[in-house]
Amino acid sequence: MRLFAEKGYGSTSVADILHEAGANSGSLYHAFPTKQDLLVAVLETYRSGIGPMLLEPAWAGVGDPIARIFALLARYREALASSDCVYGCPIGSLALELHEPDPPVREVLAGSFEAWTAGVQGCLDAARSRLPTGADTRALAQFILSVMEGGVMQARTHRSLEGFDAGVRLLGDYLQRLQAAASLEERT
Amino acid sequence: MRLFAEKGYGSTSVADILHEAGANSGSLYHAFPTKQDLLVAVLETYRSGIGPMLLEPAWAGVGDPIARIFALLARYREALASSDCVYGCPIGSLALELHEPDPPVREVLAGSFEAWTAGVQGCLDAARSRLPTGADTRALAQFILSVMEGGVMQARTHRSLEGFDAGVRLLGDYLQRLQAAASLEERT
DNA sequence: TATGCTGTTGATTGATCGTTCAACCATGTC
DNA sequence: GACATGGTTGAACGATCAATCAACAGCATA
Repeated sequence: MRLFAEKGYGSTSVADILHEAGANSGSLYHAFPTKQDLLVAVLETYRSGIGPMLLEPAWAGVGDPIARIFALLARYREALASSDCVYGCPIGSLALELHEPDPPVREVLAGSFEAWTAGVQGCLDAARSRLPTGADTRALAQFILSVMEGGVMQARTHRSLEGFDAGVRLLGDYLQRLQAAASLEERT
Repeated sequence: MRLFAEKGYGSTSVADILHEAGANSGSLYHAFPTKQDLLVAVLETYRSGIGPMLLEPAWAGVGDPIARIFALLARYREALASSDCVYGCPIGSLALELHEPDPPVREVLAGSFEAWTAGVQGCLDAARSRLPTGADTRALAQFILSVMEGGVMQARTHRSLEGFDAGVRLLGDYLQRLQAAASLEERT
């Protein structure tokens, strides 16, 4: 997982993995018939960990559903900041690296995004009363994922948090305006 | 350029390039001492083409500066739609594929993003009177880049335009609300 | 002690990778 | 015709790649 996240799939050789794991090639190929099978296993671990390993820790002690969204984004910022803007979202990196991924690979990547947006949509649904009527929380969650992934991409490319922070700030402004519009609605 | 955009840098072999170009290795290496030098040349072509090859064609016949932003986004949608959600933004793909890019590579990538956001910021500055006072047009342009790149990433992964369209739609809603707030301001 | 089963070892394989280079060709100059 | 120059040819190279496999080890059950 670490090597794929740090160097990407194509640039990580099986020899790298063996060395890092202190294993022999036979052992690896006993468990994973193919390098790609290992990738799928890694991606499945990400997918099934999005709830318990990412969202829940980020939301510990944060009750407000909209604050939870920004607590999650703060996690990504922390990952970027503590790695000189190199380590962002491994799923996004792999999603763009694999151009013609075999169906199983693409499906797990899509499932990871699905789990992420579902979690964020859960927050938005919990705050539905504070949003304008008819607000599309699914679309909003996808929007937030875009802002995060795009921000990570810019941060990594510029080696600077400016673009990431700008995205989070304007997203905050947008959600604020949505909530203001909703409270105006309520008054009528 | 086409091969790097379609298959990525790492997955494009020099043999692929030679075959596609109908050239011999010696000729290629006469012009480009290294595969990476070829990548840099490709990226420089992208960077210097962002104005004349991307923005200006997208903006032909579109006068309104904010309409220009959505005309640009519509270009990316068209690229996705006409390629089954495979071909999106080659610069973004390469930016995330290259994890530890040599300085020259990263600089050209960063320069491309810079040129893109500068163009979009130009639109926003042209529409500054319709935006709230103190609106950070640079941050807004970076925000729009994030929405585009994140939307492309989701579209490619899900093989569906849903996430991309959601991003553009909500971005439109946000800009609308900013303009509404600005026109309220003006009245005071 | 013998027999199977699960997993390990690590040298080895053939393919493919980016890159090289001596020979060669086309063209212009004197 | 001699020579220099800029560019091309394509077989070959060493490195590295993912993957293989016959031999072996640990450990349960018979």
